[in-house]
Amino acid sequence: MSEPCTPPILRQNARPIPMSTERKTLDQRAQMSDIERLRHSCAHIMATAILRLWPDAQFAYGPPIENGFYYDFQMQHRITPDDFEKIEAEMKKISKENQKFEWKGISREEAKAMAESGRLGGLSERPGNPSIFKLDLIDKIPEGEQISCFQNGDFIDLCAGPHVGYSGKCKHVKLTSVSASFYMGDETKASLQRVYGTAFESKEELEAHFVRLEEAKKRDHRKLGKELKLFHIDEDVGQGLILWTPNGAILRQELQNFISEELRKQGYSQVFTPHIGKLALYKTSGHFPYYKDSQFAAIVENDDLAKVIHEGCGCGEVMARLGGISAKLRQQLNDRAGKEVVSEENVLPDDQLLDGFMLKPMNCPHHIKIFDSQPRSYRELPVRLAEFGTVYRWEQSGELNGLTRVRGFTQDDAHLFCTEDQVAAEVLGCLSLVKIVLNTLGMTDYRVRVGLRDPDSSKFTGNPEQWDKAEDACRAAAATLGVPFTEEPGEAAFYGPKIDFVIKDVIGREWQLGTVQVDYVLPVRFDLSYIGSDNKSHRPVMIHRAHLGSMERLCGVLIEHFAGHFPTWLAPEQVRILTISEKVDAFADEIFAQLKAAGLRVTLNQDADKIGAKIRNAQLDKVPYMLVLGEKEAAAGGVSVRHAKRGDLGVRSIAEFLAEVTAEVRERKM
RNA sequence: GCUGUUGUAGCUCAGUGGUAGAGCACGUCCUUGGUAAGGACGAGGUCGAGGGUUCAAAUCCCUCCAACAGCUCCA
Repeated sequence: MSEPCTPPILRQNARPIPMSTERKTLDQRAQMSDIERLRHSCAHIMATAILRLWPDAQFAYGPPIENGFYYDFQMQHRITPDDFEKIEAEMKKISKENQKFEWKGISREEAKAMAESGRLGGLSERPGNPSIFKLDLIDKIPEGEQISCFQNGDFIDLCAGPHVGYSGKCKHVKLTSVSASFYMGDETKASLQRVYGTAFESKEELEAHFVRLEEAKKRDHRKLGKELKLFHIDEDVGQGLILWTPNGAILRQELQNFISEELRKQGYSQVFTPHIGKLALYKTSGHFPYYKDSQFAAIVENDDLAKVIHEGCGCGEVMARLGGISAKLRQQLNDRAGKEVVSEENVLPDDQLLDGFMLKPMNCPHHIKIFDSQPRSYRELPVRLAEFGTVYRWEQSGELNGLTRVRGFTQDDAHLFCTEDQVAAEVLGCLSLVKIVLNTLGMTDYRVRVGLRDPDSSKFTGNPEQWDKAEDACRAAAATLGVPFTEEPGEAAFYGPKIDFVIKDVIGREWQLGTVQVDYVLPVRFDLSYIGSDNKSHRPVMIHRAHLGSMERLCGVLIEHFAGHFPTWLAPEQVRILTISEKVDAFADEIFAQLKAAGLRVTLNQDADKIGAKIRNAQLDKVPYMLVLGEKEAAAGGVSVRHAKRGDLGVRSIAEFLAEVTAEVRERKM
């Protein structure tokens, strides 16, 4: 969702390169750290244990990963977590046996023979059960490279290593989960079972790892979202559709106000556009029908629907007629793009085409139409159109996750239309804005990824000079940020280079939030122009940018970042007044009115609970300020201040407290 | 979408074929207190939905829905 609206064409070319081509060299493998070596050996020990229990298992890949290891395999029995205990017990035995890990260099012929007999990746020869994955892996080893295997006990595996010396080292291991995976990560290949485990050098480290996981769970935004009543997802409304409850709405609104203020300072114009648009619009932009699978189904116009029903068309037919485009549009698009971007198969005769509406999957076509709604002069540029624009995308159900991966979300989106000479300055402006926002939110653990084109590839459109200029601009802009950045050739969108902000959250997961993308293609597809100082028509350049991805994802990441303890300016409830007894009710009412008048989000707890219970509840609700009011305070006309994280701050005058807190909110202090 | 796990009160969960449970939250009452839980009583459930097995199903079986973990994906 953080890619605001990369237009389509050539999706197949944009697919990630399959894992298999990123083969590590033997030298690279030898550089494994000690802990990776240990975990790699654990994977072999786990395979050994699984073979002892289920001798038919066929193993594929078993690498160390961050925090642990896994092994992929295929066999009759389906592993469930109930089997872990059994496997772990067997692994413990193998560790006690203190098997030596022995390296053996073998010839290609030997390797193949061992795989054919089922010996490779097995405890013994397994007639009639050749090691199919190992055979495939052997074929993938380049000619001339040393083929090697490792043996521990009876288990011989095709493996470049390295390993620990003896299995006795692998004592502190725990299996963590089981899942399905695909051979070589390829959806079309065999489905395998994958068992994950983790291992450490000492028992203490292993335990600490699980404590860390527990801590992370406590900050999970889905858990906190429920506890603090920030949002709700309802089965009857639909998966991945967020209902913002009052507390969450405050959080979101405060963020939005903050971003709006910054946008105004930077010369953006805010716009509003509807949630749907005609199919024809997305056909021009090229998003439909090429991204049909990740969009909500089109909404057919009533008249058209009546007509096709009259003709007796089935749903499939209706969808096909919606998905087609006219020969004329195809011609136009191909001409504008200067190459074949729309194939003939989607062309239908005009009288068979249906029109309809789409829930917008991105905001750019709408913004483009605003730009194009009047003639533009170079004097107006850059035109910066910003919108908190809600878009809808059909994410696969297994990919949905709380607020961070949803089907309807609001981007802090903007599109800049500028001259080619202005690109560098505008990119820089976008980045500095992101930086201001992230710094204010105290999110400093982030890195920047500059996606450049792969010069050898033909998948990128546009001329090389434009590209060089845009890439230089992006690179230079990233360098001024003072945060680590990487250049990733081949990672550009096909229509222009991009800069992504990747935030690391408390659990160490990385989230792509902001993105800035230079685009030379959509201006062509929509035939945009402006009048230059030479009184001739010129093509503007577009910059797509979303600082924070989406309000949903941002809030999700922020909830975990703050563990629910928001800074006062973001806190749904900023102050809670706690009375000690009914005797001070009138005084409390008065203080409450004063704070409210000052614009603070304040509540009053006059329940019959004891003060200890009231404090406890306020702490659990993570309210930053508690004002304890009793007869002492009423007599002195002051308030006892308690801060959720700093504890009892003593008595102050109401004026003093008000001045402090309102300043804290105004300045958006952390 | 794929594999696995889970679904019982608003929340967290117990309940292995025989009359639906606990704690918290909620309501009423008593208590009027000094920095993380005062007490009593009460209300609250078609056990995710639908089908099946059984004299009998929250419990066993099937299908669907949803959540979670991982995989794949993310314009």
